[in-house]
Amino acid sequence: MAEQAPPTSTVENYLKALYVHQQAQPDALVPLGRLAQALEVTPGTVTTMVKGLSEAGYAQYESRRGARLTPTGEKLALQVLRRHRLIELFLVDIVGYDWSEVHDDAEILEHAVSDKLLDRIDAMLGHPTTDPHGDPIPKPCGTIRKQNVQPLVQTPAGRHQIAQVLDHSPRFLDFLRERGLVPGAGIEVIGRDEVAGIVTLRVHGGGEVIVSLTAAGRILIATPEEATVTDPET
Amino acid sequence: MAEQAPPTSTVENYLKALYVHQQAQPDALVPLGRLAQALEVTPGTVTTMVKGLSEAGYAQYESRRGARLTPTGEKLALQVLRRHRLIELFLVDIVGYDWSEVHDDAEILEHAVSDKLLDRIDAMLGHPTTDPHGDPIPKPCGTIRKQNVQPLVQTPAGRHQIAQVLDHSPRFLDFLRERGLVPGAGIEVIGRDEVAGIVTLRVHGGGEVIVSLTAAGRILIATPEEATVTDPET
DNA sequence: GACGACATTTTGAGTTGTCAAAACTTCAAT
DNA sequence: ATTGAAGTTTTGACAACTCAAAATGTCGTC
Repeated sequence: MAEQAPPTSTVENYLKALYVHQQAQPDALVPLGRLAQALEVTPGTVTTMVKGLSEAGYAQYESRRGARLTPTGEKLALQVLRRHRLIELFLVDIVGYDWSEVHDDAEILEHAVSDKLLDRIDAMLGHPTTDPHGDPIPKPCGTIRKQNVQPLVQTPAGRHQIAQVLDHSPRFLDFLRERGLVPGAGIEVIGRDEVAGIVTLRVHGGGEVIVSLTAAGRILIATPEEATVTDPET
Repeated sequence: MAEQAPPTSTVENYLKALYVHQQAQPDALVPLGRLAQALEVTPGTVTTMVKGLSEAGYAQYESRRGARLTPTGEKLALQVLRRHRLIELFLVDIVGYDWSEVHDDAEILEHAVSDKLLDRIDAMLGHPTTDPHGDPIPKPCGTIRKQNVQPLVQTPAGRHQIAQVLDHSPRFLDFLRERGLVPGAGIEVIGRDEVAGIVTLRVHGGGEVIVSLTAAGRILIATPEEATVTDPET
């Protein structure tokens, strides 16, 4: 019955990285080498740490195969994600940051903001459900809304609305902002040319924009219904 | 020419504590035992750390006598203090905290807020010169305005203005707030009774308040002129 | 000057997180 | 089966910070 110390910010980062990589391929173990890359530490370090996470009950570790989060670990990861995304939105809406510059600050503040302050921020923002990039903000209880979206690259011609942007690099975000391609913006998909490898679209109240198929894969479009889904086994 | 790593938050805290204790008795060495109390660590730990601060050029350490900040250390301490106080004001003015609850959050955030964010906060607040308790906010260059103040307990009868509050305990601050005794408030000192050990005063637009001489020692009153003083030897 | 009381320093040890480099699987391909 | 490439784990080490408890220094007093 050892008293559980609050997780360190390092642990929170491992959990977050584990969560993100797990999303890409649910119910596959995350190889530790991939984590090492994501966290910018050596593989040996990850092995050591993940064993610790496993002992602490946050992850399930299979030697030489990889790791996945336990329900406890996933809940914690989602709380960190909630912090991160609320802080990003706070920096944009209240402090006046551009959406391309929030990441680094949020990455640090997510480990420093108290629950009390997070609640105030949440209230100031009107209990938002998505961050500046359109990523869903987990609820305090560890529930995350699964958005009904599809990549722009797969979207048929016609009128649509941008829901989310997957590439958070400043350059890409600056490009999008300059053209009004932000979550919530209405657009009309004009056509896709597989040979040229481009998608052409018109922005509501803006001009025509041409992006590569690759770029179009990093822009998500809202599709009809949305539903709230609780995490499995939590 | 070893590349100087940025100071850890632990180092920042030692520097801050050193600065505060140094203020009480300038040009006296701060005994390490006192630091140990303030930082809530054992004396041995402080000895080790202060030796490190000395090696890093932040402090001057005389064995068994105590330590004081070097100009470099003092500048750093003032930057930490600047962070702390700007964050406190931000939490009160922007986020809606009460002045009695800002301390703990600021204590953590002062080590997490980037220079960029601090600049934005400073601008949002209109480059303020004092925090919610009336403490002066150091300038970015490491200059601090020396306020012209005197303890309420020494203030003659008559009309005055509250400048600063030294006791930051929530209970004391709640007491003051309920009675309107906040920095900037106008008051009239009615009298001091040495035998009873009390000071009687009336708050502008408020009622009469009686406080002990002790409490009156923790409330500072603005006196005529103020001057900006740069730190010596910086 | 010797003695205590008290503060400070030393010593030995532990925790967390990290690395470099050697040792070790695993697995596909021969 | 054997081999080699690639990924993973182990080992030994280190830096920062901390503690407990023993050793040491300082100072005022008798």
